[in-house]
Amino acid sequence: MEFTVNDFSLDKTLSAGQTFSWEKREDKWVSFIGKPIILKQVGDKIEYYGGSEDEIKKRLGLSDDIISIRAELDKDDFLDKAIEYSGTLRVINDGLWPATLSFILSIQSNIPLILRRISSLSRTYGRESDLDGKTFYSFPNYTEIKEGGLEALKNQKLGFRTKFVLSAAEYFYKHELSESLGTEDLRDRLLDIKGVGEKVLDCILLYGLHDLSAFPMDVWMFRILTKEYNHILNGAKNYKSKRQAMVNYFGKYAGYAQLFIYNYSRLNKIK
DNA sequence: CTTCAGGGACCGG
DNA sequence: CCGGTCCCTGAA
Repeated sequence: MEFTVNDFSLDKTLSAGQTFSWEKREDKWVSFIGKPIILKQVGDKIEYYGGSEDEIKKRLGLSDDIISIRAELDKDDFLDKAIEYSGTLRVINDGLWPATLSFILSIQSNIPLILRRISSLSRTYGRESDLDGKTFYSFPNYTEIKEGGLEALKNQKLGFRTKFVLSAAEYFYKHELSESLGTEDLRDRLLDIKGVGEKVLDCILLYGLHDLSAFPMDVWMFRILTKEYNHILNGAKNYKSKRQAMVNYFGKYAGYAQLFIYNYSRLNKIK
């Protein structure tokens, strides 16, 4: 099966550091949350195996009105360049649990390390499945992690993140956190999880729930913002006030601005 | 071999 | 608010 896309790069979107639930195998992208999905882009076609067109488009942010979003964000020269460079990316929609685990594991870590951790956790806490003659493990399951306990989890060598991961798994197990909760309620609840602070929360909202107004800021983003948007920050000191300033400036699609800026800056090593 | 930073969070002051 | 500390990994 296949469908057509415009102005979209699957490789760039899935390699941007916004998702850790997709794995590249040869020339295909594989994800296994619930059931395996395999994707391959050929020109303006996305070939897919497993899943439906609708759910794949949702997962990849392909339902977003990207034309309007770009137009709305094109507020200054810097973002104009970022859009020019990164405009074929979409904000991913990984779901609540995958994003929560992924970004807890991202704390003080680089991308290859995060991917390795997910992969390792999948072998212990994921379901095994054979597809097309190859073995896949599903994204780590919070119930398995919770029931496996602390000692087992320590074998994963997650360092100080071990207790964070267990806290998240226990929380999801206990509260059955639903994506149908309002964003405000969810916000407070997620902050109860050890290892989820303001930055990780923003990543969960943006990449897990597709709340396009979320604006995650890491050390890189702070550097860029200080250099390019100091007049917008206008003396804001802590994380929350800086976020407020940037969201006020960029508006309801601030999350897309973050993705474009981050991708553009990082790949061009702009400091 | 040692040193240090990496998409932060937490705790104490 | 600010600064030290946390665990592990890989690069220098």
